[in-house]
Amino acid sequence: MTGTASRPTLEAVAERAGVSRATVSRVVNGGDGVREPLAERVRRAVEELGYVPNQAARSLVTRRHDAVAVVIAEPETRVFADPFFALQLRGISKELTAHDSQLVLLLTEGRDDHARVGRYLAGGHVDGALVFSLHLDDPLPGLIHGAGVPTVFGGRPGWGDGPPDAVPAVYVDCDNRGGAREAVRHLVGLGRTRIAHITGALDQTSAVDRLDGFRDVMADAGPELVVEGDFTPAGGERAMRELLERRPDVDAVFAANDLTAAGALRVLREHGRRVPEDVAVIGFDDMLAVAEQTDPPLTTVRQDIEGMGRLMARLLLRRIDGGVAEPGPEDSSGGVVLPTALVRRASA
Amino acid sequence: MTGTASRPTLEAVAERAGVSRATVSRVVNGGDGVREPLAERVRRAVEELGYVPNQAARSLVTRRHDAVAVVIAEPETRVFADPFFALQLRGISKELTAHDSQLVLLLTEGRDDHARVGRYLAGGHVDGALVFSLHLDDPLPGLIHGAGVPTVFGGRPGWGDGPPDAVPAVYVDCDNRGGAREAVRHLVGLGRTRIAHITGALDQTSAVDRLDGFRDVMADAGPELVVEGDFTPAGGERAMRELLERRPDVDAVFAANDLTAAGALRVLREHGRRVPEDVAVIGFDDMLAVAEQTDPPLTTVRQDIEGMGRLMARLLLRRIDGGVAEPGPEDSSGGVVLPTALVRRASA
DNA sequence: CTGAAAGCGCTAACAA
DNA sequence: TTGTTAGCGCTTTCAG
Repeated sequence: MTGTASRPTLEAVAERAGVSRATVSRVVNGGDGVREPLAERVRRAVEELGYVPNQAARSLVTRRHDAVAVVIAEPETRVFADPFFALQLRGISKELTAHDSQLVLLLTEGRDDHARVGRYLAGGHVDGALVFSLHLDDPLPGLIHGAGVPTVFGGRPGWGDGPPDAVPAVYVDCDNRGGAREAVRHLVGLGRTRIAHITGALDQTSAVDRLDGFRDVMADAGPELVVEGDFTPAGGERAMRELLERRPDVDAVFAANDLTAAGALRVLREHGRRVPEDVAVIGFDDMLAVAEQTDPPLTTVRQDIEGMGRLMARLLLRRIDGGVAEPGPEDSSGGVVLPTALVRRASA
Repeated sequence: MTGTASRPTLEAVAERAGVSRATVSRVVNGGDGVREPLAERVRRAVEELGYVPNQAARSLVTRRHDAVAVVIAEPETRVFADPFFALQLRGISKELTAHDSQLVLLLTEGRDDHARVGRYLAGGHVDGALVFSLHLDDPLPGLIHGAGVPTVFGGRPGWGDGPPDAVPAVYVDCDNRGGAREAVRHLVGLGRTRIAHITGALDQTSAVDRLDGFRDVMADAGPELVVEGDFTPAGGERAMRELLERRPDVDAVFAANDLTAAGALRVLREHGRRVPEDVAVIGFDDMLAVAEQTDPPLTTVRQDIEGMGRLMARLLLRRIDGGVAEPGPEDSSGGVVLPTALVRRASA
């Protein structure tokens, strides 16, 4: 079977099986009301001809696509240094596969791409969208809403607690604030008193929430103990350097994620500070590829990233299957927040 | 514009502009033979109605999908610990976007998934496929070939130098063997004499080629200097431990990739060996997130991963546009092999 | 240069 | 239970 030879159609199968197209269609789609001997004949014809339904024709009439868009709106190169997205993707992929749905990946690299994504979503190519890594000023939510496509967000969207109008946004997030609190409390329990925080990119809610968690516990921490980072190792290095300058007596650092912590660790070593003896360090994410590889291995806040991906996909599929109007039991509240857990290793 | 309200059709636009559907179609698709005043009227109608063509209907008649499948066949969790795929994906995404093509991601986790992928590809959902990380015993090439879809492979496929029959497979790879040679020669130039190699997963051609490169230079190396790894940090650790046991006098290690090298580095430190004084270490890939973060930073062989992704996409699009039968200038040879470059950091 | 009309392959009423 | 018959929205000859 070489080349571009046109695939067999329903019609061909029907002819071969000696039945009508409708009957073949029924068998192909679950074969409910077809008597066994006939159904069997159809199945054999399908087999012999190597028939595969033409999705375009099917979509045209059903208005279903069995495809979901995954939009990753990360203008920085961060997406690709950070295993975070890969893990979510895996969770999503598993869930979609189980549901016979395809994953259309939309990577955006900047402003211009947003329009393209909006157009794609509006074009009715997919049944729904999973959207990640929104930034506060992102025009995407508006575009998506305008496209009228069922959507689930990864991470709490940044427009306060609801989208522009009354429809509650569905999202999945981890308990950033609670996790941060637990991390900082652990540091306090270690007897540390000059605890600093290197934030993530503050145009993302996850970074803001983690900072809030830090402040919940360290309400009286001086402003010089909070340095802005950007979720990258380089940002972590920069911030750590500044921190050591501002407060040479710092004895603990809570970093907004593991990558940031890894950068901080390097600067601390460079400055001859021992970890955890002189400075205790805690990260966030429990990205194994990072947290287990640092020296010393990183104490960090674990979140179930792959699980979040799965859950997002599940919520979306439920919305799609049930129709946009009917929220399921899990998403009635708008957002689902998953718990975190402190993982102790050597760094704190 | 809320809800699932049905999108405007060509017909609606035609009516609004006071022309026929055919004319609207012409304008929407480049507007070749339409006189300006009319074309303008159509464009305005499109704008006002927010018309977006229905891809399913279009595909049904054109048999084009403007979509490409990216198949990543990595049963292990490796895909997700390794930024490698993310980088390729970015390159691919950029190129496809520029060509107005969509990226459908097919992740496979095992045998069962292969059938699903084969079915999908055969189903005529996409115009072509980009396939990665094939293993030697992989049934995928056969399925893909049977599906009759234009395909470009990432990495030299493992079936010798050609696919089952005469059609030469198109692939993009880096010069694994040459890069390995350069790395090992560098070690030799450093005066090292007991140079070991930790291989990658030997069911992949990249690992085999790198091993061959090692042997090209170290033809007389004892078999105990070659230990099998699997491209993961854990594999690197295991291999390094075994190596130290077999040959405590080892003074250099060429690891099959950066992740492996990172694992080896950790074991060396654990054993009190100084790098590079006691043991020089070189990796492969120049994955910045890894190579720059190790202690000491890793000397490694760079390959332009994102560039490979772009090139793969470009070759595929050319095949699609030109028809399967007409190989372009770049792919006439079957495979394209990109050069590598040694990047010196502190570890060797 | 523009319009009319014929499908692309499939599903879903509706009849039989 | 099975077959007949309309389209889904679009492109593309073919006339005009």
